[in-house]
Parts: sequence; C-alpha cells; structure tokens
Amino acid sequence: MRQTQSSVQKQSQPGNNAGGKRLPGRPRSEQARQAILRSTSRLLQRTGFAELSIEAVAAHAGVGKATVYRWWPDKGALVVDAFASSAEDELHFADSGSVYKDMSLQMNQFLAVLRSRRGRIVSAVIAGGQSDPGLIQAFRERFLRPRRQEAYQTLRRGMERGELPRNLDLDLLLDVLYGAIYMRFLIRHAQLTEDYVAEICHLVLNGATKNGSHPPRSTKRTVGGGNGRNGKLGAALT
Amino acid sequence: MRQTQSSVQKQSQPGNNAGGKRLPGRPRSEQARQAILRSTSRLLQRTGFAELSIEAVAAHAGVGKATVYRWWPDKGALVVDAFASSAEDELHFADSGSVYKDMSLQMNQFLAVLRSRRGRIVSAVIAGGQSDPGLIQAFRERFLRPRRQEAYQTLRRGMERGELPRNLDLDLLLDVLYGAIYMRFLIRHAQLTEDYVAEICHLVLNGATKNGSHPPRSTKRTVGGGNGRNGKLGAALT
Amino acid sequence: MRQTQSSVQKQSQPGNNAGGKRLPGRPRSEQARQAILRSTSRLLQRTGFAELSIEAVAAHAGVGKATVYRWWPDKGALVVDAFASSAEDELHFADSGSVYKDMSLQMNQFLAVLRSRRGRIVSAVIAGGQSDPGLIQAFRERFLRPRRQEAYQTLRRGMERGELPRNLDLDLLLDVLYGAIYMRFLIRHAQLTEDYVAEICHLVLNGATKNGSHPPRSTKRTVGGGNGRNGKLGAALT
Amino acid sequence: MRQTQSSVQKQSQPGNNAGGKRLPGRPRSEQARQAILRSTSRLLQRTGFAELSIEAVAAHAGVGKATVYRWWPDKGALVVDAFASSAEDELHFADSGSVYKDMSLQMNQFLAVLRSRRGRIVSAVIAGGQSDPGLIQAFRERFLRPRRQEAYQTLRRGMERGELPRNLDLDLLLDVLYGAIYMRFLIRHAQLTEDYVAEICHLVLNGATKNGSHPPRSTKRTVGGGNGRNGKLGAALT
DNA sequence: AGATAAGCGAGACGGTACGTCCCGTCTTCTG
DNA sequence: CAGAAGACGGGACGTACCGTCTCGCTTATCT
Repeated sequence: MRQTQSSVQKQSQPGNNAGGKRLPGRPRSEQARQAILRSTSRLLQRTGFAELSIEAVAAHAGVGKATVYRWWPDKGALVVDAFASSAEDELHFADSGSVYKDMSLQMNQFLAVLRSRRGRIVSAVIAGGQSDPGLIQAFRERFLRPRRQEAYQTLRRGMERGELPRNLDLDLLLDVLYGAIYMRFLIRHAQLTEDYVAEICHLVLNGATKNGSHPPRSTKRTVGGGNGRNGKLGAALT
Repeated sequence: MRQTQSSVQKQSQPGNNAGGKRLPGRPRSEQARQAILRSTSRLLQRTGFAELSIEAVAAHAGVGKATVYRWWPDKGALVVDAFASSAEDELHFADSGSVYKDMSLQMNQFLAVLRSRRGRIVSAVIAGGQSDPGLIQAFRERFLRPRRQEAYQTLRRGMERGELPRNLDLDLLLDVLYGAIYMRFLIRHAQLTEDYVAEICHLVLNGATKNGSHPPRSTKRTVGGGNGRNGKLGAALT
Repeated sequence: MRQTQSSVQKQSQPGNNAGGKRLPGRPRSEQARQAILRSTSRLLQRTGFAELSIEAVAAHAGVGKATVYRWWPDKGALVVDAFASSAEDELHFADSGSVYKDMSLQMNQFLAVLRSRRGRIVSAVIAGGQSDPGLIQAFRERFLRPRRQEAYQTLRRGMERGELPRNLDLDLLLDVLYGAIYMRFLIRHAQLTEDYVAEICHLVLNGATKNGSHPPRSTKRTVGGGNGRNGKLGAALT
Repeated sequence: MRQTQSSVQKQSQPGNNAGGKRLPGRPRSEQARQAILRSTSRLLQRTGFAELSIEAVAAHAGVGKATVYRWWPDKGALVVDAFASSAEDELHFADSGSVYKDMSLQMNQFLAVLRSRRGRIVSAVIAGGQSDPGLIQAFRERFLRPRRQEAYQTLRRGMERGELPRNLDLDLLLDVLYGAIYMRFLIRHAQLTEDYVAEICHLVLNGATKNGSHPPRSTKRTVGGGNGRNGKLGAALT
C-alpha cells in the first residue's frame, strides 16, 4: 500500500514505538523530517504541485535527496504530509446550539485557510490528486474525513434539535455547502468572500431548515428576525 | 497575452482569413493540427496533465515537436484546445418550462461527460489550472462561461415564471448546484451518480423554489407529495 | 557490439557518409564532439579514469550530459576516443637501416608520450580496461595494433638484412621490449628514463641480434667497444 | 601516511601486544576482519576495482560499513590487504643451480596466479593504483619488493656461477622478463601461456647468458642444439 | 519558371530534474 | 568500547523531457 500515513510509523522516535523494541540502526532525524516538511510547505506557497521539485525541497531543507525518498515514496505523499502537518489542529466545529452558526463558522475558517498562503497547498493536493490516486485518497482520509466526522456530529445535533430533517443525507448536504466553496476556489470564476459563504449557508440551510430564520452574516439585506418557528422545508425533506 | 484562443488565428486555413491575402509560404497542415489535438485527447485519457508530455503527443501524432510548439505556446494551451475541440457542441440547456427539469437534465449531461473518458480532460484542465493561470482562465472562458450564459437564461425564465425568487444570485445558485458535482468529481469521496444529481437538485431547488414540488428522480426515499403550500424559502430569498 | 569505433559512424558529417543519403534530423555538432573529447583529455590529465565523471566532462565542455551519452555508450568508449584522437599520428617507426636504431627511436618517442601529460590517459585506459573489456579491446585495436603493424615491418626489414633471425616470434620480441616499459610505467617501481630504454634495447636486441654492436645511448658504463663479431644470439634464435 | 600496513597494528589481538597492557574496550573482532578480507577477494573476482564498493563488501561480509572504515582508510588499502593475505606464502624461488630453471619456474608459478581467480585481484590492484598512489605503492612494497629480493639472490647466485655477467642491472633484467608477462596480462592482446613464459626466458636469458643452452620448454620449434660456444652477450653486459 | 518563404518530420542541442547508488560519517542499541 | 544497523548530507549516475535549433524536403505565393 501507499505511504499515506505519516512516515513516523516506519521508524519511530524513541518511545513512540508502542509495545515493540527500537528498530536497529540510526534513528531518523526528526530535525530533517521537519525541515523537509517546512520547505515543502514554503515552496508550495510559491509554486504549484507540478512545479515543486524534490530537488528544490531537499536543497531548501539542507538535506540529501535520498533522505526525502527514504521517507516519502513520491512527491504526492510528501505534499500530503506537509499539508496535513500544517493543518492538523484547525477547522474544528463549535457547538453553539445552532447548525447554521456552527456550519457557517467552520466554513469561514476553512475559507480563511484557502485564502491564506496555505490555500496553495490545498489546490496543489487536489491538482496532484487528479493524476495520483494515492494523493487524493490521502487528502480524503487525512483531511476531509476527520472534518466530515465532526460535521456529522454537528448536523446530527441539529437533527436532534429539530433544525434539520432526520432523513437528510449528510454527505449530500456537506457536498452542496462545501462544493460551492471548492468550485469557486479551484475555478476562480468569482471572488471567494465571507459574504459568499454566508449566502451559501443561507440558500442551502434556510432551504433545508424547518424555519429559514438565519440571515447571512454581514449582508446588508434586511434580515427579518431569527424567529424559531417559521421557515418550512420542501416536502421531500420534511 | 496568453494563447488561449485556437491557434487558427496565426495563420488561417484558406478562406478563413477575413479580408487579407494568403500569407506566403507553406500553409499549416490542418491534418497535423487535428492529429495533435486527437493525440492530446487520447493521451489525456490515459494519464493526467502533469504526466502528459509534448514529446509523447508529437510522437503519437507522428509530428515534429516543433510543429506543436509552432501553434501552441505550452501544454496548457494545447490541452485547452484539445478539450474545447472535443466538447464544443454539447451540454446545452433545454426549455421544458420547468427550471428543475432544465437544470437537472443539463447536470445529468454534464455528469455523463465527467464520467466518460473525456472527464479525464476536465480534471486535467482543472488540475493544470491550479498552477497555470492561463489554463484555468481558458477553462472559464471557453467552457464555463458559455454554459453559464445559457444557464442564466434558463434561470431567468424560471424567475419570470415565478419558480425562482427574483433577487436570487444566479452564480451562487449555480455554484451550489455544480460545486457539489465538481467536488465529488475531483475529490472522489463518493459515487457520482444520477441519483446524486437528482438529490442535489431536490435539496437546492426545492429549498430555493417557492413550492418544492419536484421529487428527486429514481430515489427510493418516500417523497411524500409535492404539496404546494409548504417549502418556503428563507426570508432573504423570498 | 560495443561502440569502440569513433562515434563518427553513427551519424556522419555531410559528405562523410560514403554512398547513402544524409540521416534525417539535425546533424551532430562536430563542435560539441570535439569539445567533449578535448575536455575528456584535459580532465584525464588531472585525475584518473575512476575519478573522471561524465558530469564533469559535460560541464567542462559546456555541453549537456545527454550529448555525451548520445555518442558514447560509456566512459570507457569516450576515454578511448579521447586517447585515440589525441595520439593519432604519432609514434611512427623510422627506417634507418638498423633495427636497433629504429626500435629505440620509437621506444623513446613512446616514452616521451608516457611521461607527458598524455601518459595519464594511457594509464587511465589500461586501468579502466581491467574492468571494461571493451575498453582494453579498443586500446588494442586502435592504439596497439597499428603500432605493431608498423613494428612488424621494421623487424622484418631487420630479418631481411640479417640483423634478426628469421624464425623470431615478433610479438614475443615486442612484448619483451615494450613490456619492460609498460611495467615500469604502471608499477612505478623505478625511474622511466631514456637510459632505461637504451638498456632494454641493448639487453634484448644485442642478445637477439647476430652481432650485438649497438651500445646503449648515453650510459656511463664502459661499453667496451661495439665489436661486430661477438654478441651472438642463443642457438634457438639463430 | 597512508594505511598500507595491515590494520592489525592499530589494535592488536590479545598477546600480540608486545610489552604493553591490553587496550581498554572490546577487542577487535578477528572474525570480522577475516570476513571482510574474504568478501573483498571474492567480490574482486567478480568485478574490477572500480566496481567494488565498500557497501557491497560490508553487506557480503555481514558487517557494518563503519567496521570496514575503522580498520582500512579506503578501498585501496582494503584491496591490498585482501590481495596480500591471499598470496602471502607463494611464489618463492627455488635453487636448482640454474638461473634459467629458477627463473622460469617462478615465472610459471606467477603465471598460474595471474590466470587463477586471484589474477583479478592483481589487475584490480594495478588498475586502482593508476589513480591511487598509495595503492600501487603498497603493491610494490608488499608484493613486488619481497619477490624481487628473492629474485636478486637467485640472479646473484647465477652471477657467482658465471651464468650471468656481473655487471648486469638486475632490475632491468627482471623488468624485461616480467614486463612481458604483465603486458600480456594487462593488455590481453595474446594468450598468456607457459610456452610464452618459456620463450621469454629463452630469448632473454639465452641472450643474456654466456652460452644460451637452455631451450624453451615444450616448444615445437627445432632448437638446433644448445651449442656452448656461441650465444654471447653484447659487449656491454659481458 | 524561378525565387522566396514558411511549414513539415526528424532529431540533436544545452539544460533541469528524476529516482538510485554509493560515498564516508554519524548515531543509535547490543554484546 | 567494538560491533551491526542503517540514516545522514552529498555527488554522480544514466534517463526523460523541456523548449530551441538545424537539417533536407515540401508546398505554397510572388515575381
């Protein structure tokens, strides 16, 4: 199988090797590993996936090319690790008691990532993933899935509170919400702003919520009150 | 500026040269041009954008490398041309009198393209476009925009018929509808089926429509009647 | 078979291609070829065969590595060509009417080559040839054999003049004469001087000549008269 | 200075350490040392000097690379040691009362070594020595010199017996005799047989002997009688 | 008809990066 | 402390393509 997990598992740092004994030989240089990942991130903020060369990463990190290849089988795996290690503990969901609030908050955080220099890495991973199945798989497993897991809980809480219909296909809803963001991010046919995110939520969640009460944040349009009892869903979802 | 228009403009086929006279010298070989585009498409169905080499295109087309470079400045322009010339007259919108029907029909056609061998070219263009601004621009201008223009008309007809609120942001709606497709197409975290398309339409359009009467096609879920009185939109859109 | 002939044969300069037509494609750059050979020679005078890198040759010649590999299959073939092209028209035999004089003259010329900067190339070829059969074969065919052919004639003239016995094994004689030079050149256990050459000739040829009259040149040792009547060969050779 | 002596001197085996005390720490593993030398010999019989890698030696010997480097400074020193340890007690000279017999016997033994699998090591050492001065020096000091010392005695006995002229340059004579062998061994332009050795001796020693009476062994050529009165040496040597 | 001009296939050119091998050094644990 | 193991920074390997160029040849228009 492809090396999509962090390389940490092949040879561990002391103590990181759960039950077993240390592998023989000189242990990997955590310093080198981090320098490589840091350089990869840095370089990816300047160029795209295709333009990134292992040669340049190694040189920038002050490391031999072989050291890179020892731990990552190819550019894709390296880029995924670089991405994952720079986005690990972000983009969590809050629990405000409102699906609308929780979702739009997280979507705005995601937006901020995409618009930051790290957004280049996301587009690099998706781009690279179009010809490297392992790369897009890693993106799914290491980035998308953990966030979806959290999102499911957020949405289920909404269901339990009656904000969402119980038979709603959660992945469908998430695809609709985030797909709009990904599309604009990748195709760049229009601005990717907080208003845009707000409007997505408004369109989708007010349509999908029993009472479409949550106005898009920071829109100038009159908001008309966040009343709990109105705003019915289309028949199919109720 | 970048060569995103077809190379036809540098030296035209006989008769294509509006007012002027024929340029001196041997005219370009239309045969070569088509062989190159055909080979590009063919090879892109086997590999991704990054893996496609001009060298291989030329060899496969039985053409000198210089002939490729004479007419296309780089791989991106070539790929866009190959894509455009293979998708020119497709994906039009019908006018059935129902936004729901028109949209879901076209989305299903689009889906069919993505799932066909030509879908590889779409993903190649989007992937390549992440590091080549001209490439994604060409995708927008030569593929996305024409389709959006048609979509606007379809949606405006819907507005006129009262199926859609008049202040609806059309690009937002289209991003939500198509973004979900693009996302699943690019990230491949779930199946890209006709049911999926139907459910997108149902969720978004029934939510976004004043009376969400159109059930998703061929879904097993009990649809519960397209009752006209419920399915309100959020205040912002009504 | 191995590429030991000059690369000239794969694609010829215009006119060099006896009967046939020109090969298609851009013709080889004679300039590049010579730059490469020149750089090879130059670098070999600074280092040995093992230390010579194609990388360095290409860099020094201002040429791409691939250009080197296009015309020479490996370092050995390149070094042989460099050696041959720098030693082509040298080391001929005179015809003075005396085997002794002709041989010792040529041997001294050879000595001069070995002691010059080009001697490094000879030792490089022999060294490299110990693990590359094609390399030592090329040395034999392109350097040793032509000289031996000339030497045979010189020795046969000596036979006809009665200076040498008619049943003498010419290769044996040449191995004995030159072997002593090669040995001292390669093992470096003693000085390789003109006196040494003179003494070899004196020992071998005066022993092998019917009348060993030629004294070693410039030796301090009392020579005791080059009397024509003594110095007979052993019975086997007379 | 270069490590050309056996590594034994750095840290001795127990008991080998003349007056002093045992060095502290774990003593070197004689087993490892021998495994390394054995592997070196074995691998050198398959490839040449340039192709031999310390990496491969260590792996083949089941030894860490560092252990090799601890005891030998470089490949040359290792190869010399491997060669010396596999040829230590061979190639001695007999004392038959005849220079001709003693020399040709030893030369044939030498020939046998060259033609055996160990001959590869000799050529490797000479080849390597062309770019590593220490290597060829070690070859001289540890292989050539001891044999020459013995050869001097053999030849001096011949002088005392009157078989050789007293003013003969011994190194010159040995170079002529052995040079012919080395040359054919290294350049491989002709077979290296016992007949060849016999003919060298016949040509050189019968020429260099006062009466060239010893016919080459097993030669087909009619020898025409070892007549005692002719076969004089050139004046310089008599 | 001949001159001029550009496109054609082929493939060599100077380069860059690839992924691998080995260098000689180092850092760990075990004996 | 030596030893096996094997990672480290580094350098060269031989290959694949890059985009440009130089060939001989072909196909056109312009004298």
